[in-house]
Amino acid sequence: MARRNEEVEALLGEYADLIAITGGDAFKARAYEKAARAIGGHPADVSGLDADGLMEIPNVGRSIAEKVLEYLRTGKVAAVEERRARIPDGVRELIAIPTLGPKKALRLYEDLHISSVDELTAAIEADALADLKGFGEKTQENILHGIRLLRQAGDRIPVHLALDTAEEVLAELSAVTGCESSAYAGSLRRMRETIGDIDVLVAAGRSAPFMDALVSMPSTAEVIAHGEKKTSIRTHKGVQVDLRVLPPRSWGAGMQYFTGSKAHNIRTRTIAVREGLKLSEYGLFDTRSGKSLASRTEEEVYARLGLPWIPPALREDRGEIEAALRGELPEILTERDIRGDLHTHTDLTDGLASLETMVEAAARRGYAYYAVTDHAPNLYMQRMTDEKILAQRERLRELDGTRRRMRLLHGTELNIGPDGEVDWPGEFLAGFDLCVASLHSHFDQDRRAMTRRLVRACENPYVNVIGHPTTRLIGKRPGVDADWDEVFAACARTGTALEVNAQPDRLDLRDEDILRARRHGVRFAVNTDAHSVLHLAHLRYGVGTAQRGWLTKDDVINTWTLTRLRRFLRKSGRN
DNA sequence: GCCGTTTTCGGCCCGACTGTTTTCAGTCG
Repeated sequence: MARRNEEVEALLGEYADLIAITGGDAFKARAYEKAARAIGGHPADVSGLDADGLMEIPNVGRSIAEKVLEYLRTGKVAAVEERRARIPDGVRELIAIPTLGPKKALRLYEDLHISSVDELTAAIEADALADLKGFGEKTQENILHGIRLLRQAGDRIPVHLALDTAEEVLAELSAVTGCESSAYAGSLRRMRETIGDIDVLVAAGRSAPFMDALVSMPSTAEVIAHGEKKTSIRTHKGVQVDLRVLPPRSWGAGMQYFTGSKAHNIRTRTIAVREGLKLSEYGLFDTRSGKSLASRTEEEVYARLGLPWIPPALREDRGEIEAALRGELPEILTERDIRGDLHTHTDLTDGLASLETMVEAAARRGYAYYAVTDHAPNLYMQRMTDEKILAQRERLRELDGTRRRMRLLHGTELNIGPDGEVDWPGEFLAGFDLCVASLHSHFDQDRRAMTRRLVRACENPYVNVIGHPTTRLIGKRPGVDADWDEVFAACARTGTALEVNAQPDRLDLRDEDILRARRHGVRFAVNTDAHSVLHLAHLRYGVGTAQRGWLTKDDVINTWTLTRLRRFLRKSGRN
C-alpha cells in the first residue's frame, strides 16, 4: 500500500496556497509549506503515527498534527474545506503558471472572475486585462509564455509518479491467482523523463480476473475501456493505465512490442520482413508457414532476429540496432554500479534531515563513499557561514568510516555567479574534498555570456562537478541557453564532470545532452541532490537517464573506486 | 503556525529582478 504522506503533503500544500491567495499571514502559509515538505520527506508513514509521533516531525506542531489526524480519520479537514469554499479550484491552477503568483491570481479572480487557465488565456486573447492594474503588456506576454510551457508538458506525467502508480498496480495484479508474469512496458520501461500512459502487461491463461482487479482497485477513478484483451482506467491522480493480458507463450514478444519505442519497433520489424518473418505482439512468425519461431522471452525474439537483447533505455532508434548488429552495444550503467552519491544536502541548509541521519541512510544503501555538499554563502537565503561549514566538516570527519565503513567526503554546492565566479576564494575551497558548482540565478543571460560563465566555472581548479547543468525544470522552465559544445569541450579539457541530476523534475543533463557531451570525452556524476532520506532513492531516475545517454561505468566518476575518484578530484592548477 | 543553549514572544529564507502602479509590489530561487 502506498504511503499516505504524499496525500497529506498535497493537502497541506494546497492549504498553504489557499492561505496565500486569500491574503492570509504569509508566515502561516510558509509554516504549512514547510510542514508539507517535511511530511513528504518523512521516512515513516504518517497514517501509523499518533499526535506525538506527528509532532516529532520537524515543523509539525500541535495544530498541524491535529489537522493531519482529522484528515486521516475523516478524509477531510474543516479548515481546508472552508478556504476551498471561498476560492474555486481553478484559481489555484493559475499560480502554477510561472511569473503568476497568489496576488495576481486573486486579482484575476476578484476583478474578472477568472478561475482557470483556459479562461485566462481567453481573457488575454480578448484583451480583457488591459485595464487591470499590474497586468501590462509584458506581464501578459510572460503569462502566455508560462502557459505555453505548462502545455508543452501536455498530459504527460513525471516518471516517478508513473513508476509509483505502475508498482502499485503490479502489486495488485501479481497477487491475482493465475498470474505467471507481470511487468510495466512502454516509455516507463524505457525510462523516459515523462510518461503518457502506463502500459502494464500480465501473462496468464485467463484475462478476466486481471481486468476485473484493475477496474476495482481503490485508486481507479474512471474506467475508459474494459475488454477481454485490453482494459484502460484512469486513477484519481489522473494517470491512465492500459492493461494487456497475454498468453504466457507470447510474453517476450508482447514485452518487446509494448516497450517500444515505435521507431525501434519499425526497425526490428523491418529486419524480420527481410528474413521472411513477421513480428507482432504475439510472436515472431514464419510468413509463409505461419509457424511461431520465438515469443516466450525477449531474448529469444531478439536472438532470432540476429540481435543481442537490447536494454530498454536504448530502444529509441538512436543507433542501437546498428551497434547491436556490430556486436558493439555498450555495457550501460546500472544502479548497482554506483558506489556513492556526490551531491546531497542536510538540514544545515535546505535539507530536511541531519548529517547523521543522511549518512546513516546512505550507508544502508551500501555505498562505499558519500559526499555532503550543502549550499555556500552566495545563495544568501541559506545563510551559510565559514564557521558553520567548518563545524560540519569536523563532525563529518568524526563520522567518517563509522557507518558500515562508508567513507565520507566533505563538499559544497557552490553558486556560479553571473560572471562565472564562485563563493569562496581558492585557499578556502582547497579544504573541501570536492566542489559541485551550479547555476541558481540569472538564467536568461544571452548565449555568449552564459557560455563564458559556465566555461569559467569549469576552469576554476576547485570546481569538480557542474550541478544540474542546464537548470531546466521539466514542464516549468526551459534550460539556459549556452553553446553547449563549447561547455562540453571545456569540461573535457579541465577535468570537470557534468552532473546527471536524478531529481525527477530535473533529470539534468537530459539524455540527448549526455550523448552529445560524451562525444567530447566528458565524465559524468549521477547524483540525487537529495534533500531528504527518501530522495536518495531517486538515483534510479538518474541511472535511467544516464542509460538513455548510453553511459557506461567508465564514464561515470561515482562508479569508480575512491582512489580513482580522488585522483580525478585533484584537478590540475590546484595549489 | 512553528520554534526556542535568545524559551511563551517575536522572530521566521534574504536579496535580486521585473514590470510598472514611476516608488514598490510581486515573484522567484
